[in-house]
Amino acid sequence: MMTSEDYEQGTVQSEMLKMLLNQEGFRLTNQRQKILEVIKNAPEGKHLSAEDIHQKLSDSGESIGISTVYRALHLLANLGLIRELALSEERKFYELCHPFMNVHHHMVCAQCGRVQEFEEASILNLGSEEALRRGFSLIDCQFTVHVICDVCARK
Amino acid sequence: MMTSEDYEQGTVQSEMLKMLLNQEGFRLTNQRQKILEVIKNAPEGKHLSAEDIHQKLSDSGESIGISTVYRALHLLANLGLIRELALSEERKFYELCHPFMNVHHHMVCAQCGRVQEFEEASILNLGSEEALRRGFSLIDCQFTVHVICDVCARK
DNA sequence: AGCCGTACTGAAAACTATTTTCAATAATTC
DNA sequence: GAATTATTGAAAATAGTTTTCAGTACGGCT
Repeated sequence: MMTSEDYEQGTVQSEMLKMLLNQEGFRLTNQRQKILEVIKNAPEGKHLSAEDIHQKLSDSGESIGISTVYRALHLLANLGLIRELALSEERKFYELCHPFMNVHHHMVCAQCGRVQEFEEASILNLGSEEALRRGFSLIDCQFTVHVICDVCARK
Repeated sequence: MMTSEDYEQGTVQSEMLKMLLNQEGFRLTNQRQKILEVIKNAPEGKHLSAEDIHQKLSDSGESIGISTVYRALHLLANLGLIRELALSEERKFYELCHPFMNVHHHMVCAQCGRVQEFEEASILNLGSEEALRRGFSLIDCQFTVHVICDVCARK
């Protein structure tokens, strides 16, 4: 019989993550799993900073060092599992990568910092064409539209 | 008769800059002029960080404090004279704004950081449409394509 | 041209985000 | 299970940027 603990120890997802990591000489640690979990559980369109993730982990009783969080974020981004966003804020944000390639982009209010996502598949094509033309391999396309939102416009 | 000193003191450009600043209660200072000058003189496609600008000023004998550089960059960006770029590097970069709106975008190698510009007018339309749909007013569209460049791909 | 009020400057200190160091720990490999 | 070595966490270090504050200099006014 399978207990819930057995279940926790080897989901299909974590097995695949383990293989992916081991293939490159990395290890699947508890910390990396928990960090990825937090990013997965973030609501659609919500972007988390390293500090946000660290905080959420603390809140749920996990004490993972902030340097471990940063290291895991870099690793997961390099593996293509998460996306690092530079929304012209002071810090970087992270979101889960969608299978294959992200087709959503960000509209950010220069005043209040509010971020909205929007889909626009054609942008990916424009980016990949430009990369191809130069013989470069595409990693990601980030389209960021800076606006003054309606709320801020009314002072 | 007009001496070269008279000429220095009131070019049409600096007069316009002065008016623009005064209109908003700001002042035209030597430092702000020099800083904008450095950005204007940067070669096409070259992006300068605050530190770069500070360095160039030092090199040409101007000793302007780094905090003044940062303050001027924010001011000039707010006035729409320069554009602040978040190319997912650790620091921000600045470039002169082109009359009305910028139609060029950036391709940056995730490995070596090399940046190339490319033109793509349709992207501006996509951004302004999305902004309009939400009733937001457009400030800027930044399209950044992350790649591995040919040089880095060959290890 | 000169005075006044206040925006601006620069040096240093403060701050924020991130990275590095290093001894202890724990995930794979054998 | 033991050996190897990638990983962790706390603290210190670093990098970029912002704030503080006393002194300076623009620009409005006369």
